Amino acid sequence: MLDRKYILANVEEVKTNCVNRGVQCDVDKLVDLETERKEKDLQSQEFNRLANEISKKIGKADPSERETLKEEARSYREKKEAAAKTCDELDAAVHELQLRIPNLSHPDAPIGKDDKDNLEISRGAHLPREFDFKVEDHVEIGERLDLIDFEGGARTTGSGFYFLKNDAVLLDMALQQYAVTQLVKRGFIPMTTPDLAHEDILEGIGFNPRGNETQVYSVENSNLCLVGTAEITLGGLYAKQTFDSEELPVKLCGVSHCFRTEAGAAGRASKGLYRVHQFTKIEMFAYTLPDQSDAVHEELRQIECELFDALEIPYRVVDTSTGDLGGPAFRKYDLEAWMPGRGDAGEWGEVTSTSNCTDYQARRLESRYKVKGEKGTNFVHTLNGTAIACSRAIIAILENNQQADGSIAIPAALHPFMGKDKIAAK
RNA sequence: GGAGAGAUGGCAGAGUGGUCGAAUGCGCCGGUUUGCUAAAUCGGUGAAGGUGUCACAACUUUCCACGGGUUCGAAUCCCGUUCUCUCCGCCA
Repeated sequence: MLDRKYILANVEEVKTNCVNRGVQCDVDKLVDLETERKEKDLQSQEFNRLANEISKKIGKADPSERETLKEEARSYREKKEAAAKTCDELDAAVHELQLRIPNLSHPDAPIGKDDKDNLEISRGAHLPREFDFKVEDHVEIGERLDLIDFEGGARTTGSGFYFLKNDAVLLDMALQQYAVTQLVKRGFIPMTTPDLAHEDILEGIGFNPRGNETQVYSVENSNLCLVGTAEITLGGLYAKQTFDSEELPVKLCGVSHCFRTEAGAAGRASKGLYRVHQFTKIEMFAYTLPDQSDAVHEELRQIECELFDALEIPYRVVDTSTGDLGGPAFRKYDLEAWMPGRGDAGEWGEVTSTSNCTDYQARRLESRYKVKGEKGTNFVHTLNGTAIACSRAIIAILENNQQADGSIAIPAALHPFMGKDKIAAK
């Protein structure tokens, strides 16, 4: 959410940004309604002040005058109520419009319509392999080596769910251990997090928990939703809290399950583990001062690169175009891993994503910081980044590391956690 | 799940329906004093919004868990919710 004052003071910039983001917002209407709201707010305050003034007199007043004064105060209160009611209605309307306005965009973010306009900025340390045998995709590998049971998932829970089996379980857990270990080394506080969260937290982070297009599962007869990422809970953790500026940046590493309905995704490339309704993810999250967020964003990107380099997975990094940023991100980098089994001859597939959301989420969630000795508080900046999304990392490892003999080589970084250096052929 | 107690400023802890944004203590910031430190002493010290100012200042509204209600007026009275603590039960 953008600051209303900022919107009013920078109407043209905000409008242009909406166009670049490909989002339809009625900025003019917001400006009109907000202007009107401020007037009503002023009126309401003035009536309230007058009423308070009289009320204060009543206690000391001569009993004979009390009834008159009471009547006077009552009439002011009524006027105040009327103005306040209008003000509240306008406020709700403004808020609705305000929520739809996306964050501003980093000046260096490529301007474009969708993911085709994303700008490749670098490649990982490892190049895609040349295979001298026929490559299998991860679904075929998973079946041949008895690693993944999609049919069982569909039977018990539905299409898009799966059981991991045998060495895939060890691999899944090794990836988690590896990621957490690496992040702890880099000063992140490890946390396991709730897999459900209140709707208002989802909204604060920028998810829409309701509606046909929602990506979110919600629990009946409650205001709880299954989280789509630990970003939600880690971001909600400090809602309505105030940091001391000295303790920032705070860097957290969250382990959670992620649940996504993938509504509207039917028909998109979604074979096997690529687009599933549940997976496990190690997420990085940071709260920073405004002037730290750019640097921390680069740091998160760097960590993602290091993790995937250590996993020996070929990838490229893209700077996400304005049209593909989503609402809360000011700038976003994606790592796309090479997946030899995708498409006809392999394709890049998104495995991580890191966003600098500046104060967009913090404003909704009311996460602030205070500088010692300075008056008042400001909103923090929030950033998030995927360390490892297990399902997609597993795809990349199975497909890139398949061997001519049918086995799967396990990257050296995972040996200590996996307890073996390969998944043997059957 | 049952019974009871509670929720007040950074913390601890008062609070009679009007003089309470809230005593007092601690902490914190600044001054004085003092070889240094400590102690003593004086002053200041919450947040969000609005009007206003070049910027201050000044003024003002709201906030004593949250949401309602009573009242001219609520931290204080009434109702609901949430959370915390203690005891009992159950349980991984």
